[in-house]
Amino acid sequence: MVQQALDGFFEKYIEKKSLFLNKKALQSFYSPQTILHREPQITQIASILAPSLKLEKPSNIFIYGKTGTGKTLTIRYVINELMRVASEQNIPLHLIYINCKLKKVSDTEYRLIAQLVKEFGEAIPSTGIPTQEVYQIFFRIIDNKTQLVILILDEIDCLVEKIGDEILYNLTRINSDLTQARVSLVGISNSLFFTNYLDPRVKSSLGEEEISFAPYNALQLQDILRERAAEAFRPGAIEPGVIEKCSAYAAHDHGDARRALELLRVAGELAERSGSLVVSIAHIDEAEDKIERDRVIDVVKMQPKQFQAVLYSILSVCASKKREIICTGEVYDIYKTVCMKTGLRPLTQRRVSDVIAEFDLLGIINTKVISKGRYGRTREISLIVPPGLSGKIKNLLESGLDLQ
DNA sequence: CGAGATTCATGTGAAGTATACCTTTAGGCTTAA
DNA sequence: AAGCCTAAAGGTATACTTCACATGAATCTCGTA
Repeated sequence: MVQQALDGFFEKYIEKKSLFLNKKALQSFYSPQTILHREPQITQIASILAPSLKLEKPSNIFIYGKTGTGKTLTIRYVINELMRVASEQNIPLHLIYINCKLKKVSDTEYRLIAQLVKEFGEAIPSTGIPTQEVYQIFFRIIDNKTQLVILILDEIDCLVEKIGDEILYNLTRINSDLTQARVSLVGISNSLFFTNYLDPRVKSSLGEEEISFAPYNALQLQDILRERAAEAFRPGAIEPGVIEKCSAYAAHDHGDARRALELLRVAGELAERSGSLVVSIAHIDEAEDKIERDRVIDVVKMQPKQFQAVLYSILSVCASKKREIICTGEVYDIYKTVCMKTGLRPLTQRRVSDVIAEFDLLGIINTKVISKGRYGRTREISLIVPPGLSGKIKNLLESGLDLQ
């Protein structure tokens, strides 16, 4: 029976023409030949960074704009060009790009500096040496020859939210301790109000030049999608209206091009898997669901056990109370029983409070600290994920935690 | 009736602890002269 | 005596705990109209 079920499946699979020509063109780290609608920013950044080719220290730059407005793409493009020229002319220019959001890579001061050192090819142990020492090592490596270092810190707002702006202060002042080398900072932030939380000294030195990226509007998104789609898909693989719908979705959601591209890619994958010859509008809707689902599930899966247990407790309380908003005390009570069941050592309420705050940062839940007068003070927790998905996450956590 | 005191349930900061990991150092063993 | 390996010692970052105090509006208390 099995043979029959599979009869010719793989043959057909090979014969069937793929909808994609080059799927890479839709992936987030793909650098297209041309960057549409970002000419002003490109020239602006280029002109600020250009002095580096004469070994003059360029101004620090602060770049801000919502997600998917092409910040990373643009800076990467300028950097690549800069590096190309620099290496042709033998100019000692060193560029480092670090994404501060990546957990376990750069979510503390120590780890960030260690990561910087690693970029220069020297290993730093995960523990054992003082943070100050790591700074020293970093200085030494940079300062051992005349060179210019451009340090790009992506998602810098995450960093500051977690560990404060002291590290930025140190980095902006690094030049006064260097004799040969020079360091320029490029900070990239998603949040427009990010600088308000900064120490004024950091703010002024980081923001010597500020560049903002406005969200793409629907028409610009369409241009971008068309260009990428032409590269990624076989001609005629996309039904008319699909691009428009994709861009409309994304434009609605603060002009996020990354999201629009992802939407198109996932829609394409779904279409292909279902055996359809074209990508239709229905696939877009399907993709919309899938993306959100995958994002949340990925994040949840990556969490440590204790975090999962807390999240599970939150979901349980939400499900049983039939209420949108719940508070910390309820969660902690359930959490303790969850720990009993799974044999996990329960954390203190103090710690759980921090864990919940971290989930807030991750965008899995919304929290708000409120005072309920006579009835104390608590953190109101509400879920962001749609109810259907929360059930699914709950099941996932159940199996992950060996519940029942 | 209204101003101020009280109260609750938890937020939050600081300091201390446990753990895992790193480097250095001391001691013991082997090896070569 | 020199070289090498191993174990102990001493140091660090991080995750977590403990302790103590802060919060802030609903509710209570009590003086006053």
